[in-house]
Amino acid sequence: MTSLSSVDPDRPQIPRYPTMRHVAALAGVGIKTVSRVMNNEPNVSIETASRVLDAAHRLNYRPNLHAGNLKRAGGRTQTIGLLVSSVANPFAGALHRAVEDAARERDTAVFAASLDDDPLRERGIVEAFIQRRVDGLILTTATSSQSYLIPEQQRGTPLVFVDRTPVGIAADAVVSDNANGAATATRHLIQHGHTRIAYLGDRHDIQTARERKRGFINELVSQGVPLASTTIVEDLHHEESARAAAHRLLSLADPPTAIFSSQNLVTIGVIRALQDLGSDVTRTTALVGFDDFPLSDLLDPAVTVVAQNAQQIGALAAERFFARLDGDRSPEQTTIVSTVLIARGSGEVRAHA
Amino acid sequence: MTSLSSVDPDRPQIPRYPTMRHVAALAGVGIKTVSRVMNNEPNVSIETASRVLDAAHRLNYRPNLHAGNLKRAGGRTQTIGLLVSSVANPFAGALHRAVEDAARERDTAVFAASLDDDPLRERGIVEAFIQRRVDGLILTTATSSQSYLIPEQQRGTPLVFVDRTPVGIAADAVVSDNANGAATATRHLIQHGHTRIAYLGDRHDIQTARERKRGFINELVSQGVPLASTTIVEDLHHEESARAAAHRLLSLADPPTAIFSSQNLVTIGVIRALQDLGSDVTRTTALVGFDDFPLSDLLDPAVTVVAQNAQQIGALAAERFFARLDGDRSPEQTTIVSTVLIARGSGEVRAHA
DNA sequence: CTGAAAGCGCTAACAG
DNA sequence: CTGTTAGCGCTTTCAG
Repeated sequence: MTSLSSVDPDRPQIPRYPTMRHVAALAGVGIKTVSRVMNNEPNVSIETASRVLDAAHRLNYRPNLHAGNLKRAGGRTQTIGLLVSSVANPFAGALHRAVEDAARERDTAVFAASLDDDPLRERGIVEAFIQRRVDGLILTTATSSQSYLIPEQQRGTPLVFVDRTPVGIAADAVVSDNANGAATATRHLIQHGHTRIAYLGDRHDIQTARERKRGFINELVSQGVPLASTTIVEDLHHEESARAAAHRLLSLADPPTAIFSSQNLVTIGVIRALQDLGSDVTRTTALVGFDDFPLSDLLDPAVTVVAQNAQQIGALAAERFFARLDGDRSPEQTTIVSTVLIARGSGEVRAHA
Repeated sequence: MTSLSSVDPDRPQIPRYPTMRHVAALAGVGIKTVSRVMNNEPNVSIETASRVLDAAHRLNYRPNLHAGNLKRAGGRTQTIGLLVSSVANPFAGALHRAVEDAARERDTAVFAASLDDDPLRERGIVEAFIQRRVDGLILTTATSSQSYLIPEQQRGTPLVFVDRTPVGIAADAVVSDNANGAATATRHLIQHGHTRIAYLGDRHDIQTARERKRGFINELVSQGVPLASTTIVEDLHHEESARAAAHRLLSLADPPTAIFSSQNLVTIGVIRALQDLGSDVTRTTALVGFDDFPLSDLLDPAVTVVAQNAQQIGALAAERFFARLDGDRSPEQTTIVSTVLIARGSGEVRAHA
């Protein structure tokens, strides 16, 4: 019947996990021998090894990585911290996946966390990761300066910035070719006869948004399009605000004939506004968005975009990361991943009279 | 005998991070006092505390959470392991985000990893997480039985299954109402006059796919629709295979008038096939998909779906998880999150003669 | 209020 | 081939 467990379940006298000591006792060997077996070190007889393995299996022993790393020379936790805008957004998902795949080859686990463009949150997450002694960080940022990471960098912690280049610290970065991509989109619209082009952009305090706006304006200037004929709307951080802004623009007496939207959600907001206004407007207003999104090719018209390669950004960041971890001491480098314009229809609408 | 002197530049003799010992020395106090200050324990004079804080700051001291947990009674790593199909997929992203938000309130970091429906990968990830002594696991599965987790569960490790219910182990689970959702979708099509309905489903070894198929068939039977008039295609795991299957189906002499697609990618594959075939077919073939996806409302026709609530699944799973961690010993429970049919157009196409 | 000693689970450096 | 002794960075226990 009962009899067995008179132990108070609330206060486990026995530790949650067996230790090497337990395995050693059961196998009738010393603890160091167990250690050798668990780490596939040489100098253990095949027979002893099997006794140890057997004992470990019977106890369901699980080595404690943290304990081992405490003493292990230059011990790595085999853990990396990843900070992205939000793990729920597709760009971050693709990037995360690429990082994970590279990490897996090195038996490295990845902590992922969302910034929500909140500087305080960034600091908190970084702190939490450091206290867990991650081997390094791959990060998007929300702070205006990342100089607070300098001490960490000096300790030899690899730091690779993604999506946005770092400010106040020299470190590796992998980013999209934002200004050029925006310029390409703008040129594309100009080539299709547009001069009254509107720019709808994200929050001005976001580096990539600034870069894209810069690319847009520069291209206008270098193509000789008068800036007076363009409208610039910024600080559109959500679908709804973008939609409203597009509505406003397109209801003007002399509306723009083309729109360049500098971000995913903004593009979608614009598409909604266009659909709201009906095919008259949709078919006469050109649209090129920055950043591709799922199903952009299935819409009507299909959406022309300047696509970023999140997967590649993640893969290159991971590559840089592990190179640093392996001792690469070369100067910090910024890797620029080029964007590519994908013409699908919405961007090829010609300017009307 | 070891001691200092011979400094090898490549191999840092000095440790990467300062320890409490260093802080204690600089502040001129004992190590335990530093410990007290860092953990906000009482019985430290305000003055001593500030000396310690100052020293810690000057050394840029970062407590080592792992070292602390080693001895701390019932030490938590404040880390949770999350296993999803792929961190790149939107369903997983939303779920992940909900888990992260709940975890953040408990100062808990989350490891995320992708299964790719690979049982071996699942085992490997679980092993890696356990060796890092996560406080528990929130997981989707790829294995046919999760009985291998029983020892872990007996140790008191919280286990919460999401998306799929566990097999071979009794544990908490939070899942969508798959069979019911599928039945709802099916009924919706029948109510719009369809009897020749095709089911396009995911791999048969995936539990949720089986459930959805079951719901589909049961509803057909209970509505008195002859099964002979339906077609069932399974093992469609990718967009392309779904598209091809839909092409095949719709080219039959007597094609189905409605399609129920049991998964995201399958739905999209079907939409592509429909678009390939032109508006004649698109406007006469009804489609209801299981699982919502971004922009489903912007397509033409907008796609009617049975939507899952990934955010809620994640939130409830996290709630269950932390309840267990806090000592909840109530019987394992399976929480069923209901799906909701969102009629947008594609599912309301009436059956033609 | 403060600190010395012991030890968490493991690996490093040496013995045997 | 195997085991012993330290001690990683911290918390616990217990003595001042």
